[in-house]
Amino acid sequence: MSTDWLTSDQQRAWRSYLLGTTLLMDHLDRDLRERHDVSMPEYEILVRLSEADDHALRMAELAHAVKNSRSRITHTVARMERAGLVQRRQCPSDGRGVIACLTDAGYDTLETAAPDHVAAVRAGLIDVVAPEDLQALGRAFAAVAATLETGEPDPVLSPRSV
Amino acid sequence: MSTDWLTSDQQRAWRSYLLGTTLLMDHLDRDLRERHDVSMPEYEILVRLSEADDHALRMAELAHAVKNSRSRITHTVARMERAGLVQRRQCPSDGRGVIACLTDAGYDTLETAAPDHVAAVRAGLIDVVAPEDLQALGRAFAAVAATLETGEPDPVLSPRSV
DNA sequence: CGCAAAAAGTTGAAAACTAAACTAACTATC
DNA sequence: GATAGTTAGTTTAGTTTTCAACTTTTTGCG
Repeated sequence: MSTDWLTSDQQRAWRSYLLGTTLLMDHLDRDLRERHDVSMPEYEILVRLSEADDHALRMAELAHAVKNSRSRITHTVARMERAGLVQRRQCPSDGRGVIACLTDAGYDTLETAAPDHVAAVRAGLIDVVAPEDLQALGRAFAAVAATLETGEPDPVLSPRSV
Repeated sequence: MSTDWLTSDQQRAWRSYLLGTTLLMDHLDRDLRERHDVSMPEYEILVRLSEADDHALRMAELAHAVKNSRSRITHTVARMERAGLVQRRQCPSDGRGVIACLTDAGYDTLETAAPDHVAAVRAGLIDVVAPEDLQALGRAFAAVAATLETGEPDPVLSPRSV
């Protein structure tokens, strides 16, 4: 079967996305590290924990929320624990379970970093894009996520919105 | 100055993007590795080299093209050279220079992988997004890239055809 | 020319990430 | 209530990425 290549419009869009995403993520990560000594993935963990009840989540929930493997969450949380940002506790209802919980220092870090981070997201994305294009972008990636989430089998069967 | 938080629409768009991008890139990388034993970054290097005159580029040009650090390009190209995908040559006009050049095996790998990769890009992005949203997405990231692109204005907005 | 500064690449060690094997605890079934 | 099968999380080893230091060559300039 012969390949269905991208049209030049599609290719232009795809390449702009590849480039723009790389630059944007790179920039945001660097910015967080320089100013607040946290990486993007760490920042996302702080956010998820801060949004959770009691500022605490089971490791697996956390992993799922930020789309990391269990192994990776173990490593990252261990690092963050060493840095004093989170704390690990035994889960009372499940002997295997471990609960990651934001420390005060972790919460402070998030509170300090968040305004700068939001400003960077604005400066790098929100403010340079037309509002309707940003909405389109949101729709587009919601569709992407809907397609790719839920394990994997061929798409089209999972038309849920995120 | 008090923080200018995102509106809920903006936040929704931003989060969809974070999630969708993570899933998409992960998926594409995994797909390339499983089927063709190349990572996304390696694949991009193959693409850039294949588009260059004589299938060859100076290390720094390559680094710039794929937005990698010099160090990273050195390591990655070394790995790819070990795998037989590229070859390194001394640059005749500049004694410090090194030229990375696609081997036949590297070209073959690209030719074999490209249709699968394009199919994956279609299935994961192009085909699940409304055409006008894809155009918007392209515009959006072109703007992002233009904002963040450092150094010289580079012909980023007029990509060559694959 | 001669020499300081800059540029191109590489190196090596440390950090982060991945994958697979592993331990411990829970659940279902008979 | 034993035990096979899952699930949660960690560990270890191997790979990739980053960072800073380094070598070599080129460039700019007095």
